[in-house]
Amino acid sequence: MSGPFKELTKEQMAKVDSNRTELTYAKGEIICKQGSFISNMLFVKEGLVKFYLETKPNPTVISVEKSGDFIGLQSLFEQNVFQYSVEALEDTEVCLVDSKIFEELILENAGFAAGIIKYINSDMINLYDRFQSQTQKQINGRFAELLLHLKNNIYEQNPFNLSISKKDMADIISTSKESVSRMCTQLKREGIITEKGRNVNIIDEEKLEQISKFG
Amino acid sequence: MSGPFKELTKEQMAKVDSNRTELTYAKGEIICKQGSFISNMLFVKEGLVKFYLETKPNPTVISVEKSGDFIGLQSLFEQNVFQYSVEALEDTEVCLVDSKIFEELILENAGFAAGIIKYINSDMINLYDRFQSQTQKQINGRFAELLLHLKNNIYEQNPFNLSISKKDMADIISTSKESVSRMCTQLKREGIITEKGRNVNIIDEEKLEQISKFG
DNA sequence: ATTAATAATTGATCTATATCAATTGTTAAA
DNA sequence: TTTAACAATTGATATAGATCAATTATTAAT
Repeated sequence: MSGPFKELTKEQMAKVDSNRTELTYAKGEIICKQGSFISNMLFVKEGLVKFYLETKPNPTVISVEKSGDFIGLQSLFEQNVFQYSVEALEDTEVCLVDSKIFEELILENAGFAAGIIKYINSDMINLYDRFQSQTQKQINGRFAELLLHLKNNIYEQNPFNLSISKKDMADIISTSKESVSRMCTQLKREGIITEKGRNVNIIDEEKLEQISKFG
Repeated sequence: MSGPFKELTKEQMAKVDSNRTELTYAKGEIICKQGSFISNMLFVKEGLVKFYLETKPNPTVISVEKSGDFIGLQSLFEQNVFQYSVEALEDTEVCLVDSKIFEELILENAGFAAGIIKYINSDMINLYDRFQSQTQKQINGRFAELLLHLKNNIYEQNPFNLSISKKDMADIISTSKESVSRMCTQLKREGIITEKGRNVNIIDEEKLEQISKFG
């Protein structure tokens, strides 16, 4: 297991192990719903998930995360409900640990607490980044940024197979699916990417980075 | 002092007291600059400050906070630089505590650690809210929301004197100063607010809330 | 395989809001 | 008090991107 758990003693780790469950969610299933009561902290072991706020007519996507991410940390100690919904974008394995146990561990192991603080802070810093993109960049810049993010951080390979729909991509960068379609067409026309079926290949990364920064 | 500090023992509080300084910043002064090295955690004792990211041509305003807020928590343990800049919007008193001491306190007092986690989480939840506004509402909705926020959370009285400029307001809701002007004119024409000089009076709060929600 | 359902594309139009430009009002400095 | 610097208003224009509508692909179900 990752990060903060390395700080735990053998006994504490045993306590975690005897109070955890694992669940699998199929693509499209809701892992947790904003506003529902929290009884577990969740940890994404495998898969891909989307954090979002329940807004109409479209969701407000906070982040897209793959294995290694916690769900629910923002509700530690104070809030007793989920602050966001999380949906599985691919089949996803989740590990659940009882919230009370989790809070106890923080109170009895300062190193673990520090690890959790680091974790929450890195989520926060990522959100600053996203906040900046959303408020300062226009959609071609945001779309280029998304493609690079998918390649570098999500799929971690260059020609990659999209596991998410154009509508998902539109929601992530807060635009319409039509606009995403148009931008794809344009990038293909300019020879910056190719696309066959769900396979996307970034040909001119330099150019894409330019668009991401200044577009 | 507030929140997390109540968790400290007498000796720990003494440690804080002997390692803290207080500073006063005049309106317009920069309290910390994004990217500069952190050596202290800051706490706003009195005044009004603006958290923002250094973006051109306009700053990306993360939040506006008055007394009772921490500056720098996001850099605990890991990041050694400020993740944002902070500017005094009014004359502001700040209390500084050495970062190392602060981290030591977290490691030796779990209650304090939990308090800090609560604090960071509430910042995060506020940012979700703002993220949602910025990505889902259009500017008349965002402006109405800002006016209500100023009344309810910043000045905490109804006819209130604006200590910030229209340009500041524009930056907060990511629009142009011209648009802010126009929205003011419109709200005045509709009898929802009045404005003489820097004094703003919210006449029809119901209506303003409507605009904030659905505008 | 055929139908049905869903996703993606493309074009045409419309609108919110930025930008530019010209005035006017207000604060600060000489 | 007068000038200078800055902040706010208002109108005119331009444009990014949404929405609507029609068509074509693609996937899933019978």
